[in-house]
Amino acid sequence: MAPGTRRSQRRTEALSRERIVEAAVELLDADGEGEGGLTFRALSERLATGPGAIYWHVTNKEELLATATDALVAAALTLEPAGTPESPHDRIRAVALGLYDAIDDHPWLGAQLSAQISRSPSGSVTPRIFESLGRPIRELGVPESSWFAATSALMYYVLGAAGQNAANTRTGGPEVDRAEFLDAVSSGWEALDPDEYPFTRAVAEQLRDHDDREQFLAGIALILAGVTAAPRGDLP
Amino acid sequence: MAPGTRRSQRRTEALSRERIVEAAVELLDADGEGEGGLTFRALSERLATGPGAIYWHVTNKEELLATATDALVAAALTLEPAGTPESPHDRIRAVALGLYDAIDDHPWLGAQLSAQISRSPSGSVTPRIFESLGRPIRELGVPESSWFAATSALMYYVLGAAGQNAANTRTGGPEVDRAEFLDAVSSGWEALDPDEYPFTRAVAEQLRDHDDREQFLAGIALILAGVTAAPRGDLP
DNA sequence: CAGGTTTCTGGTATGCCGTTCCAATCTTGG
DNA sequence: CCAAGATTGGAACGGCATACCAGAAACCTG
Repeated sequence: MAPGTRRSQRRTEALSRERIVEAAVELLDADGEGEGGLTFRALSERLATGPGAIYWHVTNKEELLATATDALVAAALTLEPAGTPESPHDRIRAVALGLYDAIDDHPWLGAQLSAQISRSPSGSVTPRIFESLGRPIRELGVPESSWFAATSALMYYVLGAAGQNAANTRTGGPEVDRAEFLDAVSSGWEALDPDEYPFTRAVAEQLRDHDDREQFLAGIALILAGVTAAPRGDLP
Repeated sequence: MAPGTRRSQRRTEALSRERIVEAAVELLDADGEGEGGLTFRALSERLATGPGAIYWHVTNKEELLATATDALVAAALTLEPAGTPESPHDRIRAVALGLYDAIDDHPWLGAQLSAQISRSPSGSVTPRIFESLGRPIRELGVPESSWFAATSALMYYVLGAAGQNAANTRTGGPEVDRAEFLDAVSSGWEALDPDEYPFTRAVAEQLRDHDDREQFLAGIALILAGVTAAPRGDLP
Protein backbone atom coordinates (compact mmCIF):
# COMPACT_ATOMS: atom_id res chain seq x y z
CA MET A 1 0.00 0.00 0.00
CA ALA A 2 1.84 3.01 -1.22
CA PRO A 3 0.95 6.18 0.61
CA GLY A 4 -2.01 8.09 -0.78
CA THR A 5 -3.47 5.07 -2.49
CA ARG A 6 -6.46 4.29 -0.38
CA ARG A 7 -7.72 7.72 0.55
CA SER A 8 -9.96 7.81 -2.51
CA GLN A 9 -12.84 5.60 -1.47
CA ARG A 10 -14.36 4.37 1.70
CA ARG A 11 -15.94 1.33 0.12
CA THR A 12 -15.69 -0.06 -3.36
CA GLU A 13 -16.59 3.37 -4.64
CA ALA A 14 -17.67 6.55 -2.92
CA LEU A 15 -21.35 7.44 -3.07
CA SER A 16 -22.05 10.52 -5.13
CA ARG A 17 -24.93 12.36 -6.69
CA GLU A 18 -23.89 11.13 -10.12
CA ARG A 19 -23.71 7.51 -9.08
CA ILE A 20 -27.12 7.74 -7.48
CA VAL A 21 -28.70 9.32 -10.54
CA GLU A 22 -27.09 6.72 -12.75
CA ALA A 23 -28.44 3.88 -10.67
CA ALA A 24 -31.85 5.53 -10.57
CA VAL A 25 -31.96 5.65 -14.37
CA GLU A 26 -31.02 1.99 -14.55
CA LEU A 27 -33.78 1.06 -12.15
CA LEU A 28 -36.35 3.13 -14.02
CA ASP A 29 -35.30 1.61 -17.33
CA ALA A 30 -35.38 -1.90 -15.96
CA ASP A 31 -38.81 -2.27 -14.48
CA GLY A 32 -40.85 -0.68 -17.21
CA GLU A 33 -43.55 0.58 -14.90
CA GLY A 34 -42.47 4.18 -14.87
CA GLU A 35 -41.92 6.25 -11.78
CA GLY A 36 -43.06 3.40 -9.56
CA GLY A 37 -40.01 1.37 -10.56
CA LEU A 38 -37.75 3.67 -8.62
CA THR A 39 -37.75 3.01 -4.90
CA PHE A 40 -35.21 4.13 -2.35
CA ARG A 41 -35.05 0.61 -1.04
CA ALA A 42 -34.07 -0.88 -4.38
CA LEU A 43 -31.71 2.00 -4.87
CA SER A 44 -30.14 1.30 -1.49
CA GLU A 45 -29.64 -2.32 -2.32
CA ARG A 46 -28.14 -1.63 -5.71
CA LEU A 47 -25.73 0.86 -4.22
CA ALA A 48 -25.03 -1.39 -1.23
CA THR A 49 -25.97 1.22 1.31
CA GLY A 50 -28.96 2.46 3.31
CA PRO A 51 -31.65 4.98 2.46
CA GLY A 52 -30.13 7.53 4.82
CA ALA A 53 -26.94 7.74 2.82
CA ILE A 54 -28.88 8.45 -0.33
CA TYR A 55 -30.90 11.14 1.36
CA TRP A 56 -27.72 12.90 2.29
CA HIS A 57 -26.96 13.44 -1.40
CA VAL A 58 -30.48 13.92 -2.70
CA THR A 59 -33.34 15.91 -1.20
CA ASN A 60 -36.18 13.59 -2.14
CA LYS A 61 -37.56 11.42 -4.90
CA GLU A 62 -38.94 14.31 -6.88
CA GLU A 63 -35.56 15.98 -7.06
CA LEU A 64 -33.94 12.72 -8.02
CA LEU A 65 -36.37 12.25 -10.89
CA ALA A 66 -35.88 15.83 -11.98
CA THR A 67 -32.12 15.42 -12.02
CA ALA A 68 -32.30 12.19 -13.99
CA THR A 69 -34.71 13.73 -16.48
CA ASP A 70 -32.55 16.78 -16.97
CA ALA A 71 -29.42 14.72 -17.47
CA LEU A 72 -31.01 12.60 -20.19
CA VAL A 73 -32.56 15.55 -21.98
CA ALA A 74 -29.31 17.45 -21.91
CA ALA A 75 -27.52 14.44 -23.35
CA ALA A 76 -30.13 14.00 -26.06
CA LEU A 77 -30.01 17.64 -27.12
CA THR A 78 -26.28 18.23 -27.11
CA LEU A 79 -25.79 15.69 -29.86
CA GLU A 80 -26.16 18.55 -32.34
CA PRO A 81 -23.08 20.75 -31.89
CA ALA A 82 -24.82 23.89 -33.23
CA GLY A 83 -22.08 24.53 -35.78
CA THR A 84 -23.30 22.06 -38.38
CA PRO A 85 -24.48 23.39 -41.71
CA GLU A 86 -27.89 21.74 -41.54
CA SER A 87 -31.02 23.48 -42.72
CA PRO A 88 -33.50 24.64 -40.08
CA HIS A 89 -35.79 21.81 -41.10
CA ASP A 90 -33.02 19.31 -40.56
CA ARG A 91 -32.14 20.83 -37.24
CA ILE A 92 -35.72 20.58 -36.00
CA ARG A 93 -35.96 17.03 -37.20
CA ALA A 94 -32.70 16.19 -35.44
CA VAL A 95 -33.85 17.70 -32.15
CA ALA A 96 -37.22 16.02 -32.36
CA LEU A 97 -35.68 12.65 -33.15
CA GLY A 98 -33.18 13.10 -30.35
CA LEU A 99 -36.00 13.52 -27.88
CA TYR A 100 -37.94 10.73 -29.54
CA ASP A 101 -35.07 8.32 -29.19
CA ALA A 102 -34.36 9.36 -25.62
CA ILE A 103 -37.96 8.70 -24.65
CA ASP A 104 -37.84 5.49 -26.62
CA ASP A 105 -34.82 4.31 -24.66
CA HIS A 106 -36.27 5.47 -21.34
CA PRO A 107 -40.04 5.18 -21.59
CA TRP A 108 -40.62 6.81 -18.20
CA LEU A 109 -39.07 10.00 -19.60
CA GLY A 110 -42.21 11.05 -21.41
CA ALA A 111 -44.39 11.36 -18.35
CA GLN A 112 -41.56 12.90 -16.37
CA LEU A 113 -40.97 15.49 -19.05
CA SER A 114 -44.62 16.47 -19.17
CA ALA A 115 -44.85 16.66 -15.42
CA GLN A 116 -41.71 18.68 -15.12
CA ILE A 117 -42.48 21.14 -17.87
CA SER A 118 -45.75 22.03 -16.23
CA ARG A 119 -44.50 21.89 -12.65
CA SER A 120 -41.49 24.11 -13.11
CA PRO A 121 -41.23 25.76 -16.52
CA SER A 122 -38.36 27.82 -15.23
CA GLY A 123 -36.30 24.75 -14.53
CA SER A 124 -33.57 23.71 -16.88
CA VAL A 125 -35.50 21.20 -18.95
CA THR A 126 -38.12 23.44 -20.52
CA PRO A 127 -35.77 26.21 -21.69
CA ARG A 128 -33.40 23.63 -23.08
CA ILE A 129 -36.05 22.06 -25.30
CA PHE A 130 -37.62 25.38 -26.15
CA GLU A 131 -34.33 26.86 -27.23
CA SER A 132 -33.39 23.87 -29.33
CA LEU A 133 -36.68 23.90 -31.21
CA GLY A 134 -37.09 27.66 -31.33
CA ARG A 135 -33.76 28.66 -32.81
CA PRO A 136 -34.38 26.85 -36.13
CA ILE A 137 -37.94 28.16 -36.12
CA ARG A 138 -36.56 31.66 -36.07
CA GLU A 139 -34.15 30.86 -38.88
CA LEU A 140 -37.06 29.56 -40.89
CA GLY A 141 -38.21 33.13 -41.34
CA VAL A 142 -41.26 32.86 -39.14
CA PRO A 143 -42.36 36.37 -38.08
CA GLU A 144 -41.38 37.21 -34.54
CA SER A 145 -44.97 37.47 -33.33
CA SER A 146 -45.43 33.76 -34.08
CA TRP A 147 -42.24 32.47 -32.53
CA PHE A 148 -43.76 31.50 -29.27
CA ALA A 149 -46.88 29.93 -30.74
CA ALA A 150 -45.01 27.95 -33.36
CA THR A 151 -42.38 26.65 -30.97
CA SER A 152 -44.97 25.75 -28.36
CA ALA A 153 -47.02 23.82 -30.86
CA LEU A 154 -43.96 21.95 -32.00
CA MET A 155 -42.94 21.12 -28.46
CA TYR A 156 -46.38 19.89 -27.51
CA TYR A 157 -46.53 17.64 -30.54
CA VAL A 158 -43.06 16.23 -29.96
CA LEU A 159 -43.77 15.45 -26.33
CA GLY A 160 -47.18 13.99 -27.02
CA ALA A 161 -46.14 11.83 -29.93
CA ALA A 162 -42.84 10.69 -28.52
CA GLY A 163 -44.40 9.80 -25.18
CA GLN A 164 -47.15 7.84 -26.84
CA ASN A 165 -45.02 5.90 -29.27
CA ALA A 166 -42.35 5.16 -26.74
CA ALA A 167 -44.93 3.86 -24.35
CA ASN A 168 -46.13 1.52 -27.05
CA THR A 169 -42.67 0.20 -27.64
CA ARG A 170 -42.02 -0.61 -24.01
CA THR A 171 -44.75 -3.23 -23.97
CA GLY A 172 -42.47 -6.14 -24.52
CA GLY A 173 -39.42 -7.38 -26.32
CA PRO A 174 -37.52 -5.85 -29.16
CA GLU A 175 -39.39 -6.03 -32.43
CA VAL A 176 -41.67 -8.98 -32.59
CA ASP A 177 -44.01 -8.09 -29.76
CA ARG A 178 -44.42 -4.70 -31.32
CA ALA A 179 -46.06 -6.19 -34.39
CA GLU A 180 -48.29 -8.37 -32.25
CA PHE A 181 -49.22 -5.41 -30.15
CA LEU A 182 -50.19 -3.27 -33.14
CA ASP A 183 -52.07 -6.19 -34.56
CA ALA A 184 -54.06 -6.61 -31.38
CA VAL A 185 -54.94 -2.93 -31.16
CA SER A 186 -55.84 -2.84 -34.81
CA SER A 187 -58.13 -5.83 -34.38
CA GLY A 188 -59.70 -4.12 -31.41
CA TRP A 189 -60.45 -1.09 -33.52
CA GLU A 190 -61.91 -3.21 -36.28
CA ALA A 191 -64.26 -4.80 -33.79
CA LEU A 192 -65.84 -1.46 -32.86
CA ASP A 193 -69.42 -0.57 -33.61
CA PRO A 194 -69.61 0.37 -37.33
CA ASP A 195 -72.20 3.05 -36.68
CA GLU A 196 -70.34 4.80 -33.91
CA TYR A 197 -66.77 4.38 -35.09
CA PRO A 198 -66.66 4.36 -38.88
CA PHE A 199 -63.51 6.45 -39.09
CA THR A 200 -61.55 4.57 -36.47
CA ARG A 201 -62.45 1.31 -38.18
CA ALA A 202 -61.37 2.73 -41.51
CA VAL A 203 -57.88 3.56 -40.28
CA ALA A 204 -57.35 0.37 -38.30
CA GLU A 205 -55.40 -1.05 -41.20
CA GLN A 206 -53.15 2.02 -41.37
CA LEU A 207 -52.50 1.63 -37.68
CA ARG A 208 -51.41 -1.95 -38.20
CA ASP A 209 -48.94 -1.10 -40.93
CA HIS A 210 -47.57 2.25 -39.87
CA ASP A 211 -44.00 2.94 -38.84
CA ASP A 212 -43.74 4.96 -35.65
CA ARG A 213 -40.68 6.92 -36.54
CA GLU A 214 -41.84 7.72 -40.04
CA GLN A 215 -45.22 8.78 -38.73
CA PHE A 216 -43.59 10.94 -36.10
CA LEU A 217 -41.58 12.75 -38.76
CA ALA A 218 -44.67 13.12 -40.92
CA GLY A 219 -46.33 14.96 -38.07
CA ILE A 220 -43.33 17.25 -37.72
CA ALA A 221 -43.46 17.95 -41.45
CA LEU A 222 -47.16 18.70 -41.11
CA ILE A 223 -46.58 21.30 -38.43
CA LEU A 224 -43.64 22.83 -40.26
CA ALA A 225 -45.78 23.09 -43.37
CA GLY A 226 -48.37 24.92 -41.32
CA VAL A 227 -45.79 27.18 -39.77
CA THR A 228 -44.29 28.26 -43.06
CA ALA A 229 -47.54 28.33 -45.01
CA ALA A 230 -49.53 30.62 -42.74
CA PRO A 231 -47.22 33.24 -41.32
CA ARG A 232 -50.05 35.55 -40.33
CA GLY A 233 -51.41 35.56 -36.82
CA ASP A 234 -54.91 34.19 -37.11
CA LEU A 235 -57.00 31.69 -38.93
CA PRO A 236 -59.42 31.80 -41.87
CA MET B 1 -93.32 2.62 6.02
CA ALA B 2 -95.48 1.71 3.14
CA PRO B 3 -94.62 -1.66 1.64
CA GLY B 4 -91.97 -1.52 -1.04
CA THR B 5 -90.59 1.77 0.15
CA ARG B 6 -87.37 0.76 1.73
CA ARG B 7 -86.13 -1.87 -0.64
CA SER B 8 -84.34 0.80 -2.66
CA GLN B 9 -81.49 1.59 -0.32
CA ARG B 10 -79.78 -0.14 2.50
CA ARG B 11 -78.42 3.02 4.09
CA THR B 12 -78.83 6.70 3.31
CA GLU B 13 -77.92 5.80 -0.21
CA ALA B 14 -76.74 2.57 -1.77
CA LEU B 15 -73.11 2.33 -2.78
CA SER B 16 -72.67 2.01 -6.51
CA ARG B 17 -69.99 2.21 -9.13
CA GLU B 18 -71.32 5.60 -10.23
CA ARG B 19 -71.31 7.08 -6.76
CA ILE B 20 -67.77 5.87 -6.21
CA VAL B 21 -66.52 7.31 -9.48
CA GLU B 22 -68.26 10.58 -8.73
CA ALA B 23 -66.65 10.83 -5.32
CA ALA B 24 -63.29 9.91 -6.82
CA VAL B 25 -63.53 12.75 -9.32
CA GLU B 26 -64.38 15.17 -6.53
CA LEU B 27 -61.38 14.06 -4.53
CA LEU B 28 -59.07 14.32 -7.52
CA ASP B 29 -60.37 17.76 -8.35
CA ALA B 30 -60.07 18.96 -4.78
CA ASP B 31 -56.53 18.23 -3.85
CA GLY B 32 -54.80 19.43 -6.98
CA GLU B 33 -51.95 16.98 -6.71
CA GLY B 34 -53.12 14.62 -9.38
CA GLU B 35 -53.43 10.90 -8.95
CA GLY B 36 -51.98 11.08 -5.46
CA GLY B 37 -55.04 12.96 -4.25
CA LEU B 38 -57.17 9.88 -4.60
CA THR B 39 -56.80 7.42 -1.75
CA PHE B 40 -59.11 4.62 -0.79
CA ARG B 41 -59.03 5.87 2.76
CA ALA B 42 -60.31 9.32 1.86
CA LEU B 43 -62.79 7.69 -0.47
CA SER B 44 -64.01 5.42 2.32
CA GLU B 45 -64.48 8.35 4.65
CA ARG B 46 -66.31 10.47 2.11
CA LEU B 47 -68.65 7.60 1.30
CA ALA B 48 -69.00 6.62 4.97
CA THR B 49 -67.90 3.05 4.44
CA GLY B 50 -64.80 0.88 4.47
CA PRO B 51 -62.28 0.13 1.77
CA GLY B 52 -63.63 -3.37 1.34
CA ALA B 53 -67.02 -2.10 0.23
CA ILE B 54 -65.38 0.00 -2.45
CA TYR B 55 -63.26 -2.89 -3.64
CA TRP B 56 -66.37 -4.90 -4.21
CA HIS B 57 -67.52 -2.42 -6.85
CA VAL B 58 -64.13 -1.53 -8.30
CA THR B 59 -61.22 -3.81 -9.09
CA ASN B 60 -58.41 -1.45 -8.12
CA LYS B 61 -57.24 2.12 -8.26
CA GLU B 62 -56.16 1.89 -11.87
CA GLU B 63 -59.57 0.79 -12.99
CA LEU B 64 -61.19 3.49 -10.94
CA LEU B 65 -59.03 6.13 -12.59
CA ALA B 66 -59.74 4.67 -16.01
CA THR B 67 -63.47 4.76 -15.41
CA ALA B 68 -63.39 8.34 -14.17
CA THR B 69 -61.28 9.38 -17.15
CA ASP B 70 -63.56 7.71 -19.61
CA ALA B 71 -66.66 9.26 -18.08
CA LEU B 72 -65.26 12.77 -18.30
CA VAL B 73 -63.97 12.32 -21.83
CA ALA B 74 -67.28 10.92 -22.98
CA ALA B 75 -69.08 13.87 -21.44
CA ALA B 76 -66.70 16.33 -23.04
CA LEU B 77 -67.06 14.82 -26.49
CA THR B 78 -70.81 14.27 -26.61
CA LEU B 79 -71.45 17.98 -26.37
CA GLU B 80 -71.38 18.05 -30.16
CA PRO B 81 -74.47 16.15 -31.31
CA ALA B 82 -73.00 15.27 -34.72
CA GLY B 83 -75.98 16.70 -36.58
CA THR B 84 -74.88 20.30 -36.44
CA PRO B 85 -74.08 22.06 -39.69
CA GLU B 86 -70.61 23.14 -38.62
CA SER B 87 -67.67 23.07 -40.96
CA PRO B 88 -65.01 20.42 -40.40
CA HIS B 89 -62.70 23.11 -39.07
CA ASP B 90 -65.31 24.19 -36.56
CA ARG B 91 -65.95 20.61 -35.54
CA ILE B 92 -62.28 19.98 -34.87
CA ARG B 93 -62.00 23.18 -32.92
CA ALA B 94 -65.05 22.24 -30.88
CA VAL B 95 -63.71 18.79 -30.06
CA ALA B 96 -60.29 20.17 -29.18
CA LEU B 97 -61.77 22.85 -26.97
CA GLY B 98 -64.04 20.33 -25.33
CA LEU B 99 -61.05 18.27 -24.31
CA TYR B 100 -59.13 21.41 -23.39
CA ASP B 101 -61.88 22.57 -21.06
CA ALA B 102 -62.32 19.14 -19.54
CA ILE B 103 -58.63 18.98 -18.71
CA ASP B 104 -58.78 22.53 -17.50
CA ASP B 105 -61.59 21.66 -15.09
CA HIS B 106 -59.90 18.45 -13.97
CA PRO B 107 -56.15 18.99 -14.22
CA TRP B 108 -55.34 15.39 -13.36
CA LEU B 109 -57.09 14.34 -16.57
CA GLY B 110 -54.19 15.22 -18.80
CA ALA B 111 -51.74 12.78 -17.30
CA GLN B 112 -54.44 10.12 -16.99
CA LEU B 113 -55.36 10.50 -20.63
CA SER B 114 -51.77 10.12 -21.77
CA ALA B 115 -51.20 7.15 -19.54
CA GLN B 116 -54.39 5.48 -20.64
CA ILE B 117 -53.97 6.03 -24.34
CA SER B 118 -50.60 4.36 -24.27
CA ARG B 119 -51.51 1.66 -21.80
CA SER B 120 -54.62 0.44 -23.54
CA PRO B 121 -55.26 1.95 -26.96
CA SER B 122 -58.09 -0.47 -27.46
CA GLY B 123 -59.95 0.91 -24.50
CA SER B 124 -62.86 3.24 -24.97
CA VAL B 125 -61.02 6.52 -24.51
CA THR B 126 -58.66 6.37 -27.48
CA PRO B 127 -61.21 5.42 -30.12
CA ARG B 128 -63.59 8.05 -28.81
CA ILE B 129 -61.08 10.85 -29.25
CA PHE B 130 -59.72 9.44 -32.47
CA GLU B 131 -63.16 9.18 -34.01
CA SER B 132 -64.15 12.69 -32.96
CA LEU B 133 -61.06 14.22 -34.48
CA GLY B 134 -60.81 11.93 -37.46
CA ARG B 135 -64.30 12.29 -38.89
CA PRO B 136 -63.88 16.01 -39.65
CA ILE B 137 -60.38 15.32 -40.97
CA ARG B 138 -61.91 12.99 -43.51
CA GLU B 139 -64.53 15.57 -44.46
CA LEU B 140 -61.73 18.04 -45.01
CA GLY B 141 -60.79 16.16 -48.13
CA VAL B 142 -57.57 14.75 -46.78
CA PRO B 143 -56.50 11.75 -48.90
CA GLU B 144 -57.21 8.46 -47.20
CA SER B 145 -53.55 7.52 -46.97
CA SER B 146 -52.99 10.48 -44.65
CA TRP B 147 -55.99 9.98 -42.38
CA PHE B 148 -54.16 8.15 -39.70
CA ALA B 149 -51.11 10.41 -39.69
CA ALA B 150 -53.13 13.63 -39.68
CA THR B 151 -55.48 12.50 -36.94
CA SER B 152 -52.64 11.18 -34.81
CA ALA B 153 -50.72 14.42 -35.10
CA LEU B 154 -53.78 16.37 -34.12
CA MET B 155 -54.48 14.14 -31.15
CA TYR B 156 -50.92 14.32 -29.89
CA TYR B 157 -50.94 18.08 -30.10
CA VAL B 158 -54.28 18.42 -28.35
CA LEU B 159 -53.24 16.16 -25.51
CA GLY B 160 -49.85 17.75 -25.10
CA ALA B 161 -51.03 21.31 -25.20
CA ALA B 162 -54.17 20.84 -23.15
CA GLY B 163 -52.31 18.93 -20.48
CA GLN B 164 -49.62 21.55 -20.24
CA ASN B 165 -51.87 24.56 -20.12
CA ALA B 166 -54.28 23.00 -17.70
CA ALA B 167 -51.44 22.14 -15.42
CA ASN B 168 -50.41 25.76 -15.45
CA THR B 169 -53.87 26.88 -14.51
CA ARG B 170 -54.14 24.61 -11.54
CA THR B 171 -51.31 26.37 -9.74
CA GLY B 172 -53.54 28.55 -7.63
CA GLY B 173 -56.67 30.62 -7.54
CA PRO B 174 -58.91 31.71 -10.34
CA GLU B 175 -57.28 34.38 -12.49
CA VAL B 176 -54.89 36.50 -10.51
CA ASP B 177 -52.36 33.85 -9.61
CA ARG B 178 -52.20 32.89 -13.23
CA ALA B 179 -50.78 36.28 -14.20
CA GLU B 180 -48.29 36.12 -11.37
CA PHE B 181 -47.29 32.64 -12.39
CA LEU B 182 -46.68 33.61 -16.00
CA ASP B 183 -44.81 36.66 -14.83
CA ALA B 184 -42.53 34.58 -12.64
CA VAL B 185 -41.77 32.08 -15.40
CA SER B 186 -41.20 34.87 -17.88
CA SER B 187 -38.77 36.55 -15.52
CA GLY B 188 -37.02 33.24 -15.06
CA TRP B 189 -36.58 32.96 -18.80
CA GLU B 190 -35.27 36.49 -19.05
CA ALA B 191 -32.66 35.70 -16.45
CA LEU B 192 -31.16 32.91 -18.56
CA ASP B 193 -27.68 33.08 -20.04
CA PRO B 194 -27.85 35.33 -23.15
CA ASP B 195 -25.33 33.22 -25.01
CA GLU B 196 -26.99 29.90 -24.43
CA TYR B 197 -30.64 30.90 -24.54
CA PRO B 198 -31.10 33.81 -26.94
CA PHE B 199 -34.34 32.51 -28.40
CA THR B 200 -35.97 31.63 -25.11
CA ARG B 201 -35.12 35.06 -23.76
CA ALA B 202 -36.53 36.66 -26.88
CA VAL B 203 -39.93 35.04 -26.43
CA ALA B 204 -40.15 35.55 -22.69
CA GLU B 205 -42.30 38.61 -23.28
CA GLN B 206 -44.66 36.66 -25.53
CA LEU B 207 -44.98 34.04 -22.84
CA ARG B 208 -45.97 36.69 -20.32
CA ASP B 209 -48.70 38.16 -22.49
CA HIS B 210 -50.10 35.14 -24.26
CA ASP B 211 -53.59 33.76 -23.83
CA ASP B 212 -53.65 30.00 -23.35
CA ARG B 213 -56.85 29.32 -25.17
CA GLU B 214 -56.01 31.54 -28.11
CA GLN B 215 -52.58 29.98 -28.36
CA PHE B 216 -54.07 26.53 -28.22
CA LEU B 217 -56.37 27.33 -31.12
CA ALA B 218 -53.49 28.88 -33.04
CA GLY B 219 -51.67 25.57 -32.78
CA ILE B 220 -54.72 23.72 -34.07
CA ALA B 221 -54.93 26.16 -36.99
CA LEU B 222 -51.26 25.55 -37.67
CA ILE B 223 -51.72 21.82 -37.92
CA LEU B 224 -54.86 22.12 -40.01
CA ALA B 225 -53.00 24.43 -42.36
CA GLY B 226 -50.32 21.81 -42.69
CA VAL B 227 -52.86 19.06 -43.22
CA THR B 228 -54.69 20.82 -46.02
CA ALA B 229 -51.62 22.45 -47.58
CA ALA B 230 -49.53 19.36 -48.11
CA PRO B 231 -51.72 16.42 -49.02
CA ARG B 232 -48.82 14.48 -50.48
CA GLY B 233 -46.98 12.01 -48.36
CA ASP B 234 -43.56 13.50 -47.87
CA LEU B 235 -41.76 16.74 -47.36
CA PRO B 236 -39.76 19.16 -49.51
C1' DC C 1 -93.02 -16.39 5.82
C1' DA C 2 -88.77 -19.46 6.86
C1' DG C 3 -84.34 -20.60 5.44
C1' DG C 4 -80.63 -20.68 2.30
C1' DT C 5 -78.04 -18.18 -1.08
C1' DT C 6 -76.25 -14.25 -3.11
C1' DT C 7 -75.04 -9.50 -2.80
C1' DC C 8 -72.95 -6.14 -0.31
C1' DT C 9 -70.61 -4.07 3.70
C1' DG C 10 -66.87 -2.37 6.71
C1' DG C 11 -63.31 -3.41 9.81
C1' DT C 12 -58.77 -5.44 10.34
C1' DA C 13 -54.25 -7.08 8.64
C1' DT C 14 -50.21 -7.16 5.43
C1' DG C 15 -46.48 -5.55 3.01
C1' DC C 16 -44.31 -1.86 0.59
C1' DC C 17 -43.45 2.95 0.11
C1' DG C 18 -41.04 7.75 1.05
C1' DT C 19 -39.01 9.83 4.58
C1' DT C 20 -36.82 10.85 9.25
C1' DC C 21 -33.68 10.08 12.88
C1' DC C 22 -29.58 8.90 14.87
C1' DA C 23 -25.58 6.28 16.40
C1' DA C 24 -21.52 4.80 14.32
C1' DT C 25 -17.86 5.48 11.21
C1' DC C 26 -14.66 7.57 8.21
C1' DT C 27 -11.93 11.96 6.70
C1' DT C 28 -9.66 16.04 7.57
C1' DG C 29 -7.24 20.00 9.55
C1' DG C 30 -4.59 21.66 13.25
C1' DC D 1 -3.14 12.27 17.43
C1' DC D 2 -7.33 14.21 18.24
C1' DA D 3 -11.43 17.10 17.91
C1' DA D 4 -14.78 18.61 14.31
C1' DG D 5 -17.09 17.82 10.46
C1' DA D 6 -18.59 14.87 6.66
C1' DT D 7 -20.71 10.67 5.41
C1' DT D 8 -22.87 6.33 6.15
C1' DG D 9 -26.44 2.78 6.91
C1' DG D 10 -29.86 0.67 9.66
C1' DA D 11 -33.96 1.10 12.34
C1' DA D 12 -38.02 3.29 12.91
C1' DC D 13 -42.82 5.98 11.50
C1' DG D 14 -46.88 7.04 9.22
C1' DG D 15 -49.45 6.34 5.04
C1' DC D 16 -50.59 3.89 1.06
C1' DA D 17 -53.06 0.04 -2.00
C1' DT D 18 -54.78 -4.01 -1.36
C1' DA D 19 -56.35 -8.92 0.62
C1' DC D 20 -59.16 -11.04 3.72
C1' DC D 21 -63.18 -12.19 6.14
C1' DA D 22 -67.10 -12.23 9.38
C1' DG D 23 -71.37 -10.90 9.09
C1' DA D 24 -75.54 -7.84 7.70
C1' DA D 25 -78.90 -6.99 4.21
C1' DA D 26 -81.56 -8.24 0.22
C1' DC D 27 -83.38 -11.73 -2.68
C1' DC D 28 -85.07 -15.86 -4.00
C1' DT D 29 -87.66 -20.44 -3.45
C1' DG D 30 -90.70 -23.31 -1.31
